[in-house]
Amino acid sequence: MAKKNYTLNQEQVARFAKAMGHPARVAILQFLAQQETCYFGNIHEELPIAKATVSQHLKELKEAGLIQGEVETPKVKYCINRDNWRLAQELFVEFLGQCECKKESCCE
Amino acid sequence: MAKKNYTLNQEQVARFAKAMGHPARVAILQFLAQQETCYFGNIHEELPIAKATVSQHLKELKEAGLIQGEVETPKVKYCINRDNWRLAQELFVEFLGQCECKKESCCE
DNA sequence: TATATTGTTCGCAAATATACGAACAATAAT
DNA sequence: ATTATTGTTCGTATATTTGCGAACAATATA
Repeated sequence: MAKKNYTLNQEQVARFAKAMGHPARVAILQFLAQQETCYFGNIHEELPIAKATVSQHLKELKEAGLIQGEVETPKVKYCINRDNWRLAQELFVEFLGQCECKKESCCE
Repeated sequence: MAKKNYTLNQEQVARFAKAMGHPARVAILQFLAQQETCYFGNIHEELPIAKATVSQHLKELKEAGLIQGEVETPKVKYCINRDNWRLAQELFVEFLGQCECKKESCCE
């Protein structure tokens, strides 16, 4: 009956994945990843949703550690959090790369 | 005012990410990726949640296209959906690889 | 001091997600 | 026919997510 808990690794993959689990947040990340300057207004312009909602999505991405923001009064500048982005990259490459299915043995 | 919609690519990344956005589902995928035989019972054994909940998570993964199942009465055999797994791999590598942050220019 | 600009936060509504036990379905074994 | 095995589905409760407008905060400008 001793069911396994989730590993820290699994939790972290899930946390990142969850943050990327909405098209608006994917769009935000994609936009930020290709910009050097990245004010809230620029992000808002790109998206078909209200600014309050954009702000919320940004907050979630920040809490997941994928982006960071700094105030440049009166604007707010956002950008990718490089360290965690790199971490996400590593985790996902490892996670998605571990499938044995390359050999044709599975489910056929 | 013409706000951009999300691209199909962004929608697909979000769909996969959302499916991977829960530790139980990450654990399931990880388990399946390393197995050749993969019955519901084996999966259930690995997880600290009720079978009804496991079944639900499997359904979501199936709907996202990441896994597939076939009945082997009285058991049910699950496995990674290879084509979509590969697609996810490609999408995430592309998505996570597009960050300009390699150059130190961003947010410093 | 009033006004404009830029975002965040609050309060709310509606939709989804998560989890469970109980009931059920399909087959196999007694 | 009853019982056991293996999973799915149903009904339900609770929590989280998503989205918006309105109100607010901080600063700059007239």
